[in-house]
Amino acid sequence: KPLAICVMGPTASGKTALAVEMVRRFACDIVSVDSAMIYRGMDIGTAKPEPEVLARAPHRLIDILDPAQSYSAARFRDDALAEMRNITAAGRVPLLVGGTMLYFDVLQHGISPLPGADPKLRAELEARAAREGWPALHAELAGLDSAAAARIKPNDRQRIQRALEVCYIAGRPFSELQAAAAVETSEYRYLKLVLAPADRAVLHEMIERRFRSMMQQGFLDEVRGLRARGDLHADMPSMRAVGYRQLWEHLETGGSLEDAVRRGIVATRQYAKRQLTWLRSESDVRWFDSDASLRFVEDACTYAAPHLVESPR
RNA sequence: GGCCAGGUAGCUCAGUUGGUAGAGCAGCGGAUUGAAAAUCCGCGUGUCGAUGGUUCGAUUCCGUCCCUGGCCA
Repeated sequence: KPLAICVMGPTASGKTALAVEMVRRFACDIVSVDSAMIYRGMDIGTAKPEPEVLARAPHRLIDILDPAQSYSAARFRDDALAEMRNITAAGRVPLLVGGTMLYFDVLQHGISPLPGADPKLRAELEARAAREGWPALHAELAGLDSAAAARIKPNDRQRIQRALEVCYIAGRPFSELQAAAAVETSEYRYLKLVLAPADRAVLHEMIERRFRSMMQQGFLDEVRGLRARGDLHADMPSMRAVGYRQLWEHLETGGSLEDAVRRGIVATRQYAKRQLTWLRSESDVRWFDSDASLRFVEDACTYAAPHLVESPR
């Protein structure tokens, strides 16, 4: 099996810095594993690398979608594997870098073949939920798929909606279809590195510093521009992203900017915490204590070096 | 200096007709299969500003003091 390297970590932990250095030193190519950087025009708030950096260290799977569109874990798996095969065929190693842990998960462990999203059906379910409440739809799910209903909480609208959607389209229980193809061996073997500050307070500090720096770089103007298009809405996946959501709301309601920034920072911390929950359950990983000093970059390169070929020059 | 209103969880506050207290937010832990930067679940001991007094018992009532804000000098 060919090798792929994963650089995982919570937001603001220094993944890009390491990836750029690895690309400089080794024969590897970056595939972004990030559900927000896929969007064109969402640059500052997603901490997308600068154009000069991208020129030196190209990232695949960024800027592939318009913010009006939505993506999925299943599409990511297909897209990422296609890119990885190309990289491998060129005699190089795919370097998967990002913080979207569900994407890493489906890449490594596969995903069941299920019907895709159906916007019309989702809208109908949404409308019913507004009238009857999600617990009522959860009760309906219990009649169609008791196993799924037992696992999904009565207030978890997103999962209730998805489970009902699959049941209706497939005419079979969601949980049954999910279980069907649960096991799938990956065609790659993965060397996994996790970057994260050992001290949570350090992470929080890095998050706040970066968010404030985004504001200085014109994050608000970026959101203002997105909003001015007129075809984007606050409930689209792109505009629900951390930071974008809070700044959009500030522009919408005219509330205090400092308050919106504060809530954006809070949302980022909470997001990082959820990423860490995923990471703790990840097996066969090597953790690197990261902080602003970037000392971990050398350690991580040394760790990965035996598996890679040095780049010429 | 005088008067008034406050001082209760990291923050904003509720409450105890006297039996040592609870919400929201934050934080922490967890779940996670076509929206995942999403969505959801769980976790609340803190000298109730300090100190005396009354009381079987005070965070609660009374006195004094300290701090904060407002008004008046």
